[in-house]
Amino acid sequence: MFEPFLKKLSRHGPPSQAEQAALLAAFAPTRTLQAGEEILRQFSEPSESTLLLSGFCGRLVSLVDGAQQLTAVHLAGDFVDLHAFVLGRMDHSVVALTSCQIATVAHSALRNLTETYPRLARSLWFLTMVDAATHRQWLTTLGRRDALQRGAHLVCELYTRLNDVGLTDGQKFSFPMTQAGVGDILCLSKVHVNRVVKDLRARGLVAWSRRDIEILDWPGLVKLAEFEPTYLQLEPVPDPAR
Amino acid sequence: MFEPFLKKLSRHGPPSQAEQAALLAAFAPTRTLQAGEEILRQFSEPSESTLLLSGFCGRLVSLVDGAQQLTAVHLAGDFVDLHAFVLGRMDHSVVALTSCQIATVAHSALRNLTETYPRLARSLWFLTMVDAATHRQWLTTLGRRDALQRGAHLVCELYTRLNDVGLTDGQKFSFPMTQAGVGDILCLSKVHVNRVVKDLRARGLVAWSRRDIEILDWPGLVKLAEFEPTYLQLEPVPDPAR
DNA sequence: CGAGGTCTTGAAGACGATCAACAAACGTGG
DNA sequence: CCACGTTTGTTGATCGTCTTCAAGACCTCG
Repeated sequence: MFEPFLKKLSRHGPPSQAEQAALLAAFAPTRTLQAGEEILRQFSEPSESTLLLSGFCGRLVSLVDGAQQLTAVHLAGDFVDLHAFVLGRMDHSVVALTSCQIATVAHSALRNLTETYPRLARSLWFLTMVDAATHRQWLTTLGRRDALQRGAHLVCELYTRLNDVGLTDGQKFSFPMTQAGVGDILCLSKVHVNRVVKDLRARGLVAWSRRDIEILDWPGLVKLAEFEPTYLQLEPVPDPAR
Repeated sequence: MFEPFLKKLSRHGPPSQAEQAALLAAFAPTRTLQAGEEILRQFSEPSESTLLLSGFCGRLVSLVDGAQQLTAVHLAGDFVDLHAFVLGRMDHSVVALTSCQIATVAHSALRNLTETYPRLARSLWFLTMVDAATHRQWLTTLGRRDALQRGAHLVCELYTRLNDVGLTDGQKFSFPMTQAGVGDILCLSKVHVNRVVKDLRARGLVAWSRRDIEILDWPGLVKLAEFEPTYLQLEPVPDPAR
């Protein structure tokens, strides 16, 4: 259940047995959340952090006038609000985009762990920095890619990240979000998301049904999206086309 | 010279005398850079990190086709590439936007420091998380604000951050960038930047000459930009464990 | 005082939003 | 298993914002 998380954590140098055991022991029993449930509210000051075990959730910044922007999407194995451990007040909310399974750790426990095991602290820091790098990539996506490229980039990123933690099924993966939800991610109207999906299908790049995405032409997608996965800090991902 | 940095660092709980002395001792002598010089190249694997002492620099993500996007602007006291300390390969370049004064620390020294002083590690981690929160704010700005609001938000953010480290002169501050440069930040063409600046002036919100910005109507700017500075984490964070 | 960079303004065009209507899929209860 | 209501997906038409192209004015610094 914690495998995806441990895999990500190991990327920055595998934790020792003691470190791993101490960390896992600190987690509270898992909970299950419905799609749409709020995990953390903007401006709150949480005393625990949340690890996502299954499903998708997102970070939502709300503006004064009620407009909202998703700033990140998280999947199984992601520490959804580790930054809350070092930051004081939350600058955004965290919401479940699909039904989710989560486990939490008290900040007091994290504090003890990180002061006892400096290398563990560094590994956790690393995870938050990958999030930051992903933010930067999204910034360039919003700034420099048109709607079609954004759609292709999302598919590339999701496939790569899911594949990394073993959550793909060949060239397929499950992505149970509505087109309106995708619009929140890509910052497009739901009407335009529909046209983008239609176009990606028409180009023979993906098969994107209600809840599943299948990669049909990985090189084509990568080229269209100008996908360059350095920012994800993964080991080289095997080419799904072979 | 290090005051702005120390002020930011202290926000997460002031470092002890020993911590502060050890940290400052690790910096190499300062260097001066010209506007346009590259501090770090995308995809490199640096062995030191850079602290900005004066001037402005930015983080630049380059796409395969040569398009570029500024993903962050840094000012005096900002640790420009602290994330390179925990991340492997750089996912972006760092360039001087104006002439800059910098100081560097070897990663090996940082590693020793953070393993000796876990609380110092936490303070540095905090700084990188403020950067991440700022990325999120920019994401919502690109996604949900129109050109005029983006301009107003940039002015609000710059004023607030510069004021925090004592680099404002009353309602004025120095911002020696061309309108084309501002366009790179706001993700607007230089033509449209010009129209935004003109509009902000016409509304009596700012006086924005070649190299200086003066705030004329702060409440008006804040309202237009929907500026909500929680993400900058300028309130001191209570640290119960100290 | 000349030259190159920067700022300013106009006009045309592209991209995506919004509005509106309808079709298809889902799920819930009878 | 079907009926019906709700959510989600699909398509067309119009509109607004920002881009691009083009040209001229203004600095600033050699």
